[in-house]
Amino acid sequence: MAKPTKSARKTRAYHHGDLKAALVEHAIELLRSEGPEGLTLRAVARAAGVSQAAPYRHFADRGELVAAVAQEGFDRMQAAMHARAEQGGEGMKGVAIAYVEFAHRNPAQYRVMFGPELARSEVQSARETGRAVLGFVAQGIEQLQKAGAIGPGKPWSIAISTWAMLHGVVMLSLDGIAADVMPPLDELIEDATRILMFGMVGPRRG
Amino acid sequence: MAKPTKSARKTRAYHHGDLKAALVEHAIELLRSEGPEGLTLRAVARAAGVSQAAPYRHFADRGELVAAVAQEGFDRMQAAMHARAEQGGEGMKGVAIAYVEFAHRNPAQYRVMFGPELARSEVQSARETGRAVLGFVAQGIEQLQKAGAIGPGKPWSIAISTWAMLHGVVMLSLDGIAADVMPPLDELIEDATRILMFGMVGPRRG
DNA sequence: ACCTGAACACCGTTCAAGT
DNA sequence: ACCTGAACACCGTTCAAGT
Repeated sequence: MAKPTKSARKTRAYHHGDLKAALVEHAIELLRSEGPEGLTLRAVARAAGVSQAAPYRHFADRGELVAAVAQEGFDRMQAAMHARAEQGGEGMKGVAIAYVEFAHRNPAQYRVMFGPELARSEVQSARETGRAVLGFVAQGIEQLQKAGAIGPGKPWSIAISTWAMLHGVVMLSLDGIAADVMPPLDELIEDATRILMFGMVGPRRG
Repeated sequence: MAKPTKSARKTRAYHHGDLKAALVEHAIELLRSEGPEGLTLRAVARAAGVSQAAPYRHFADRGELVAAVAQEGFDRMQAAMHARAEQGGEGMKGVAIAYVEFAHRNPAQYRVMFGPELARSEVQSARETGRAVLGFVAQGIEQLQKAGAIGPGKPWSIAISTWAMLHGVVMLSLDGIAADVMPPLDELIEDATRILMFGMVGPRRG
């Protein structure tokens, strides 16, 4: 199902509807079913039942579509992390789990969100949203510092190190690198967050 | 200079020479001058002064060329890390610096080495070399454990966490994500390795 | 205002044919 | 044994033309 038939071309549904939003939706679907290399402007147009030139009425180029797809991902990811944080009790580990879980449920979209394509993108909004996620982590670190749970240090520097490890863990497991010696994901998250927590505390009573 | 002129096509230099090696060299050059998106089979063939079909005598497909480029990168990276490690005195931090420095001197090739393309590659040798680098880190961790410098734990799990953070730091800085709040690279490496070291030690005299 | 059809310059890949 | 030329099915992008 959800396979775009040729009859979709006849459906006048998108005609005066929101083609832009429809294109983003189809792009995410394609990403899910075909992977990153399936995200071509022409394929998205075909899925939406419009001509190959139609998307150019709504996006200046392929990069803008990619940015819109990333944007949608950042929004959902941020919501998932907030939800888990407000659920409470777990602290940083909960947010870390939310982060890694999002990546594993949306592997192709995650790659788009944190891939080189978007990083070099001219689209400002997407880059800003990406930084907002990092800001969220920095905020959490500041709160943990205030609560005395972790030691001092520049919150942004610690946030980047934290993000770096989460991103690295996600990439390794998504790519299946060293799969034969890779511990189960939850065990890996456990170890990684433990290292981060103790590392942040630092040599307190050394 | 090093700009492939049309006269290169007339040069019989590669004719019975090692076209395969020449293609890999030109691929790395292209990567350096044009970035990852410049690494096309046709462009490499043009740079080498042969027809677009010629590379297929030496590589089954684009993926095999990419794997060969990655292989060359892994070899050089491993050599750099070894050299730094045998230089002695710095411990893990020295190896970490060698890792990050290689990435910054060969940004496009680094992306190829640790990108999704190679991860999904069928080429066994490249994946094995990638794992060898990880094995090198695991080895270093075991030695540190034996020396009592860091606490206990599964070396592979710690190695993956360590690699994850280095990879993440590299990616963030190469992509220029959060560039406006990003601390200088050496400062970031300092913070990251400190977190890793103290994190590995764990709650010793807690 | 929004979309189509045809075109251009690129890809990766294949295959008959040349030396 | 190694390479070329031409072809096929794909891209992203542009532009005149249709409604």
